[in-house]
Amino acid sequence: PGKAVVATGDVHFLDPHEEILRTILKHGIGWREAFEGPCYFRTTEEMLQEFRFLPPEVARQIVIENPNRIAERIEKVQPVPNKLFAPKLEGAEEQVREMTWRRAKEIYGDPLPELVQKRIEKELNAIIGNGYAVVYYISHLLVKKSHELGYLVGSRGSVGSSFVAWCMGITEVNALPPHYVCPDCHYVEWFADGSVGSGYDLPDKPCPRCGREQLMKEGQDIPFETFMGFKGDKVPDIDLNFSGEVQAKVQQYSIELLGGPSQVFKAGTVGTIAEKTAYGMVRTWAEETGRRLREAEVDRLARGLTGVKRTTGQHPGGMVVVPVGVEVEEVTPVQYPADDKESGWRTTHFDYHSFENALLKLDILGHDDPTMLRMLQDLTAEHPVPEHLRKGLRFLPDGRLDVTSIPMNDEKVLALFRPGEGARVLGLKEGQVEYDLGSIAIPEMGTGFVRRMLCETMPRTFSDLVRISGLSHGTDVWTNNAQELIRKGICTLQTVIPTRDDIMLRLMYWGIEPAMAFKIMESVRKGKGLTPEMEETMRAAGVPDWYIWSCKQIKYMFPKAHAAAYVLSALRIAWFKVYMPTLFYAAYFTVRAAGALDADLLVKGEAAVRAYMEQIKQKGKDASPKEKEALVEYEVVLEALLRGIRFLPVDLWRSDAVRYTIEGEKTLRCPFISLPGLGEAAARAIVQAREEAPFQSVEDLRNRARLNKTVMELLQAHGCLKGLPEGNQLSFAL
DNA sequence: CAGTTCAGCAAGCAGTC
DNA sequence: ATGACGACTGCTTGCTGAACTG
Ligand SMILES: Nc1nc2c(ncn2[C@H]2C[C@H](O)[C@@H](COP(=O)(O)OP(=O)(O)OP(=O)(O)O)O2)c(=O)[nH]1
Ligand SMILES: [Mg+2]
Ligand SMILES: [Zn+2]
Repeated sequence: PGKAVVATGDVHFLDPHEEILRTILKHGIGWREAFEGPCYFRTTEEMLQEFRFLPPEVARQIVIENPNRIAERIEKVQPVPNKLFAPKLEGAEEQVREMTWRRAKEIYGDPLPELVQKRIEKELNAIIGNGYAVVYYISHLLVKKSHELGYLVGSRGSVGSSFVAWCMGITEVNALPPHYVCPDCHYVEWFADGSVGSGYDLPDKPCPRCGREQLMKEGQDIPFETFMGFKGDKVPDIDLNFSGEVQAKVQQYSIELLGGPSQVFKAGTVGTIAEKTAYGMVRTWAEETGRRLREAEVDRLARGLTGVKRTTGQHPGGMVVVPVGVEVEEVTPVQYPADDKESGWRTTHFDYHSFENALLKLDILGHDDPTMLRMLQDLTAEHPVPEHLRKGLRFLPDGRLDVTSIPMNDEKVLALFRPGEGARVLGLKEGQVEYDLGSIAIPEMGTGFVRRMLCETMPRTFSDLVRISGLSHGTDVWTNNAQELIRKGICTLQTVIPTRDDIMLRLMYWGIEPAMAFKIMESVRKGKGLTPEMEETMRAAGVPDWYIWSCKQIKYMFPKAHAAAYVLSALRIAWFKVYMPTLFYAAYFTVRAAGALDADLLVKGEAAVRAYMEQIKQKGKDASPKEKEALVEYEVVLEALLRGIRFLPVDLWRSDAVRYTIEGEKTLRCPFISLPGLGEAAARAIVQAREEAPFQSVEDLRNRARLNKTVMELLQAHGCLKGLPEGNQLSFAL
């Protein structure tokens, strides 16, 4: 028998009145003249009407009967299964157990203190029982890989709540209660009564048992359940921060380790028309078709366009693992990002959150801190840490500072985050920098918002900074929430909700069932507020009104592990800002400020920089995003200048392609890339050509580095070509 | 030699942690 | 100055100048 004919409506929108949206869309992507019938979703009656030129029984057949026959033959399908496909790898469970117990005993002794023993047992049960052994083990290998490449890995995310993760080197955050521990004789001293917020805040002291000069201090006091819940009712990922210089390599390595390109994929993303594009499209359409629309009509049409799929892309770091023996298509189709076969990556067709309960993800993210710390560490080879600062620090065999030995309780470093003292620590006079604070250019601590918070809260310790880190991230965590509670005298910095763990723990303390406390924490941290049942439970338990209100305000909230990890990394960087400023600014301008600076302005010095900043400030909110970014970076430049740092112009013979290099005391040489318009490719080409042979002439430079007219003019204007003959004398000789 | 394609650069935007 | 979550990756677009093509 022949194939069934089925009538379809070529549906692109639901109702006829939405046709205008499709018209605007087609206009927006330049699909101007193509003819289309009105493609709304027709009712059965309308479909029959469309086919009235056929005999009625034929029309009924193709509109009603055939479609139903096909539909009946399709069994019930669930596109994405809701069971977890946990990855498998021979020996992974044993590796996790072995590495954890070995490392724990190495530090805490054998037999282990009961607290440690119990914690590991609980965690291993959950980790292995829920199928996480493989991703723990692989994460360990990824960290190892990065270390081999010479880059530290930044800790990130909720996995820092896992002490097993600490034992395996997946996180530097130690989730145990604050404690001293002697790695030599295994003396341990716990502070489990809440008297100390963080092990890093304990005063330094020698081992009372064996006399070791300095005890280890650890413990951020974090419950494991923030990571995995109580009954495996949460499928978390493992997050790691890698330097951008190795991120792609590590992602590739994860594919290799977990079964190859048939089992590991980058998570895909779906790019849609969002607000700005929608408004742009509506306005352009109105303009080009000579319509004048009321604002309300523009709003209405723009809202109608948002959410329409435009392209596909790559997740910033998520590598999704399909167990060997399972086909990825059981969970999601696979594709290329933006359908680009040359991309080098294959991505999941569905986005991560649509299958997060089915497949595990390793989030191999990029972060500037590891890049900064690598550069700073490297710079200590040529610019060694001065003698008077070396006490308590460790050094690598080649003499570079081991940045992981930087202390977390250095008074001067902590003073950066308090107004007045911050500026003094930097050697600045009162009023020279805003709020007399030292936190600009310290990651996540230097924005205007955080600086004002610092002024109000005056942190003294690592644990204060962890609270501030939590409070300064997420909408309505500080403003319209904790800040008000503190101002009204209802709370202090020590009693507001700083991180999501605090919610679960305090609700349990108030007598709420762990499972419910966990559910409330998850709901609140995702900005979903409280269901009536949750609120009811809280009131019944006697949770104060302000606490319930505070929970409802929160739109997003860090886990404590993440806050601790970020403060740890920030303080390492801050140590350089205090003690080795030239190195610090060299690394900062290289890594963080790359695109925003202009060597022409840098070399002109303070007055010119101030004038430029003033110019941008005048523009207020009319300043472009680029200018706003520049304002941020030039504030750091200004601080550097005030601390006596000088900038030397780009020099054809001395400049690096992309790095600010140190040329003598407090002096930075601008890199080629600091000339706007001269990009990374050109910068690297110049340096490569220079290394092959000295430039004979302007022409020689242009030919060998394959520079275009624009770049040559830039170099000329900046004075880089001074003293270089125009033509190539050798070529004249020929 | 005009027209087309391509690489490099920057900006705008979106998505995600 | 306001009020403010911060920081990251990647896709598209527009522009420029140079290389390629017929
Ligand atoms: N500032 C800021 N940081 C975020 C945001 N979303 C995520 N992060 C940071 C903090 C998170 O702990 C970290 C990892 O993100 P994840 O999506 O993996 O969440 P997290 O690990 O906290 O919980 P999980 O157990 O994986 O569900 O990235 C955000 O909206 N703002
Ligand atoms: Mg996570
Ligand atoms: Zn000891």
